[in-house]
Amino acid sequence: MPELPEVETVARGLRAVLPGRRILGVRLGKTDFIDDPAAIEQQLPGTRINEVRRHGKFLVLDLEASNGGARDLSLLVHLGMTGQIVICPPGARIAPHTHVFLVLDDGQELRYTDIRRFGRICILADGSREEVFGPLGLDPLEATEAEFLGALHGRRARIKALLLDQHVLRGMGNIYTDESLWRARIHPMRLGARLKCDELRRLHRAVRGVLTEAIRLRGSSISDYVDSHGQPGEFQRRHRVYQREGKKCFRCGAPIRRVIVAGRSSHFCPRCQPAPRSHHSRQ
DNA sequence: CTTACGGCCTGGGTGC
DNA sequence: TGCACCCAGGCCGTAA
Repeated sequence: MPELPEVETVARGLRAVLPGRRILGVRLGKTDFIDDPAAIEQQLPGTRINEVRRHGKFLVLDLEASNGGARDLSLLVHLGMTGQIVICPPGARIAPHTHVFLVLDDGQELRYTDIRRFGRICILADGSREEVFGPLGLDPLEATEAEFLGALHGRRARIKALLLDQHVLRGMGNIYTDESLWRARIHPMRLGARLKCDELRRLHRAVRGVLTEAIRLRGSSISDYVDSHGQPGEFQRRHRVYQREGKKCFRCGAPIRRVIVAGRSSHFCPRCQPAPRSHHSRQ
């Protein structure tokens, strides 16, 4: 599932080949995950890709209109659960569930494949930037310790829910929240407001450490994830709790447990991550 | 306002 | 062999 490290890996791969390329044409398959398919078909051809960025879990291609007058725009791609965006030669075999083809001026194609179509593609003009990006929280890698503490302190929701909430931090998903909480030795059901300062500092360090290492290993390939060249990541080999229910904790040997928190399955070590002793928490 | 929860989208994997 | 069901992430509506 593409979260921050996977999207960052894809962005870096595309950044190596896309800037300067011009989009010649667009072909679309199913379009129910595209905000405005007609706009994609009409506005993309002729534009030049200036920059490739990541914003939270969004991949952002900054485009420059060819005919001076038109305003610049950005193409946003959210990979959802099963989205893949790859560069390939035009003759390459078309993977099932490929729904967007961008023909580039060097003969290559940029293709978007998404089995479940939980992803999203939209065009951002300058005016709508705030509408999409405005509600998003801090980038977990850019946030200072003070900013991180400020975003979580006083919040009464469970820490697992807070880490997953894109309005609080942008880019964390289920894998990296579980891995970060394990590293920080914090139970997923703890309430944000109940965390001590040093626990929050530990969590900040853990989040940064986990994400940085995951980026270094090019993300986690646990279902369909591949990077922009079709290569899997390696961080799934370093998972300490995610999808390790019943296996031994790497730190203490206790069996990893799984519970539902914030509607998401949450993996943790019952010994390293002590349960809060509130009324209805069950370790 | 904040939080919790259920439902919806889709289709591959699992287990009977 | 088939088939019902679970589950994933994000989002939205509703309730407390």
